[in-house]
Amino acid sequence: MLQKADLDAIDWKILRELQEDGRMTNVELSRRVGISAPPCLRRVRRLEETGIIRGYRALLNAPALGMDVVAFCLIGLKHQSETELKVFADLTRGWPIVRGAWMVSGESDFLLHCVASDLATFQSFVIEALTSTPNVDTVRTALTIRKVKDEGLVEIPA
Amino acid sequence: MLQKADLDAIDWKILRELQEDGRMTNVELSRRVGISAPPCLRRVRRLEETGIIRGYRALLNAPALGMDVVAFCLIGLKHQSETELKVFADLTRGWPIVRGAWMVSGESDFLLHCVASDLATFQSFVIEALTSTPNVDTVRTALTIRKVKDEGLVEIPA
DNA sequence: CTAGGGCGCGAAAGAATCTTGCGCACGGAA
DNA sequence: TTCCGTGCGCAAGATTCTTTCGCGCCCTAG
Repeated sequence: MLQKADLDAIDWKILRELQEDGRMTNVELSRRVGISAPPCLRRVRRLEETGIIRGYRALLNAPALGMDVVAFCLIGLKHQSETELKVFADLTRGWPIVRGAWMVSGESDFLLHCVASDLATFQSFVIEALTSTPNVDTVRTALTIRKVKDEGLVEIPA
Repeated sequence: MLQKADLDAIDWKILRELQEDGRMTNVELSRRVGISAPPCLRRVRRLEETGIIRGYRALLNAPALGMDVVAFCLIGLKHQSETELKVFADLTRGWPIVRGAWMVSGESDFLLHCVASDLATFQSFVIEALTSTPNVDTVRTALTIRKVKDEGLVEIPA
């Protein structure tokens, strides 16, 4: 697998540009990173094939689409055996309100990033889905008031 | 501003496809949503101009880029005046380790999504940046063990 | 009922981009 | 020095993008 060490300065520039604007044309990208289009496209393909670029996504405006509630849920389970963890992980994948989920260490076992159209829908989810799951012990929710920062996952050194 | 109600079934299909693959060519997109390319491109442009599509982003593989630590921090402040909240929000924007940040209600005031190259770097950040900030009262961290689910922000009805 | 306007689609053509093949330069190893 | 691998840039054909234009549909006012 391609590793960090195999990337040169141009690769990092490519990653930075595509993380900021994933739809940039290859011509524009090549101009910005200082090489011609063909080798630039070859580098992008290599980054995609080796999995360093996992994919591309349009970022949607949740409120404009009628999704007024964004919240995080911290879930504590009663039993944390590998089997039980996997069961809950699979459950999260089946809940459309859950847009992102991580297994975490600390006071909780899972952290869920949730989006819902309104508070009633979110509360129903918490009560009917989360709380009702047998192995769920604690549910702490944090409703987001405003998004403060939202950048790509990886900091690209200048 | 364009609202949810102004979107028809084809617009929703476009949003779903671009949320899954933001680099899809317009020809392929138009084929998938069942219209020809020109009106499809007009719809995409309209969704971009009205802010329903906020942008596009390449999704990077953090571990492959040497970012082995992904964590969330729940921050409680001593004082929550609008001024103090804004001060802390601005601070988060200046910390490269913080990739996403939300102001939240509940037991904490902010939730930070952090990515660092190693545990030592992350711990230094917590101690030297977070804990050292005068108005910071409590810092609870949750190190992620594995990512369970990572989809687009908005569920697109089928 | 009918005429007119607005809206969105599809076809076509020119412009831009993508993609491939090829030759060349540079750098390390025998 | 010579050979070889790597990566660049150039150029050409294929694909895609983008604009323009005309058509049909629906809604509404007369």
